[in-house]
Amino acid sequence: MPKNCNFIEKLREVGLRPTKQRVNMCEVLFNREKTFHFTINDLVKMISEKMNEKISLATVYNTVHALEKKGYLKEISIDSHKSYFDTNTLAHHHFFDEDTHELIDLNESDIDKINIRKNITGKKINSVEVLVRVASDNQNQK
Amino acid sequence: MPKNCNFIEKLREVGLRPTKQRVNMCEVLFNREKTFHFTINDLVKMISEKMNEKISLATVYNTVHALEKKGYLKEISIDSHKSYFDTNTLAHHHFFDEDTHELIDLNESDIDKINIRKNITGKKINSVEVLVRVASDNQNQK
DNA sequence: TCAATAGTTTAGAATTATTATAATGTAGTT
DNA sequence: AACTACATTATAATAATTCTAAACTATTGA
Ligand SMILES: [Mn+2]
Ligand SMILES: [Mn+2]
Ligand SMILES: [Zn+2]
Ligand SMILES: [Zn+2]
Repeated sequence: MPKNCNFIEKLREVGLRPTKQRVNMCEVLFNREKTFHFTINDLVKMISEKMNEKISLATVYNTVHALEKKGYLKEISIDSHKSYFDTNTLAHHHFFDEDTHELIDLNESDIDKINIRKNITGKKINSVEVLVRVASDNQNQK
Repeated sequence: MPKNCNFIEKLREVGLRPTKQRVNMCEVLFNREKTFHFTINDLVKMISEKMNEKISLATVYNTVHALEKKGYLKEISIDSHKSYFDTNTLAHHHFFDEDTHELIDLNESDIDKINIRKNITGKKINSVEVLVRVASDNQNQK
């Protein structure tokens, strides 16, 4: 989804009814310069603030999954205890800051192309993703 | 922990009391030819079968985390909905079979060394791990 | 040897993330 | 406007994990 588009149209195109909640969610998610990473709770807060009224948690879950199914969002597995989503749905790699729990995209130029030499019979590779865990570099530690 | 060792000694060495539950858990985990991947529920079943009596879930969680803290187990993040652990605590990469939800180690020879060219000021890299998602290759799909 | 102590196990309750339910509401169509 | 299909909501249910506090046990050292 390009930025600044009419989300009413966009939602219709993918067969999702453009309800008030969905249009607001799309604006929060896609009407911005850069892609970003979020948790469901982040998103609930952002949408509620934008709408100036509460949105139900269930709606946010439902709509996130609807957008994910349509290919507009991607789930990122980093932490077994919480789901992170990404508005950047292209294949890409991440830094995960273990101090702040923030995700940062790696640029293509930051890493060489990865070549997997093994293949498992009857199985095809769906994705190859790298997770680089970083944490504050306190040189004052034993 | 090498295989076939005396886990009573091993546990003492790392400062964990060698209780019946822990010794049995260690035998299930480490007294085998190859390292393996498991979920907490897998492990509860395996230990209960070995001991021929039930072991409390809380004990398994506690002990897994104790062993993890001592560096004998590693948690693997693949799926935000369940924790996987690995008795192979060395840095290594994985295949994840999306059909069976099985984890398989990649050998060193299966992939080139990964070089991260970006660095984040004040942060050091803790790990660089690759996850290769695979699924059955049905060429008979539209 | 055995009591004191510190650490461990346990059942069950609590917490958290997520999903299901079912009643109510709304968008799209005629 | 009326009909219908789909969406939203509050709330309940579920599942993974952690907490609690009482009972238990390994270790120590008198
Ligand atoms: Mn999910
Ligand atoms: Mn964990
Ligand atoms: Zn990303
Ligand atoms: Zn592994």
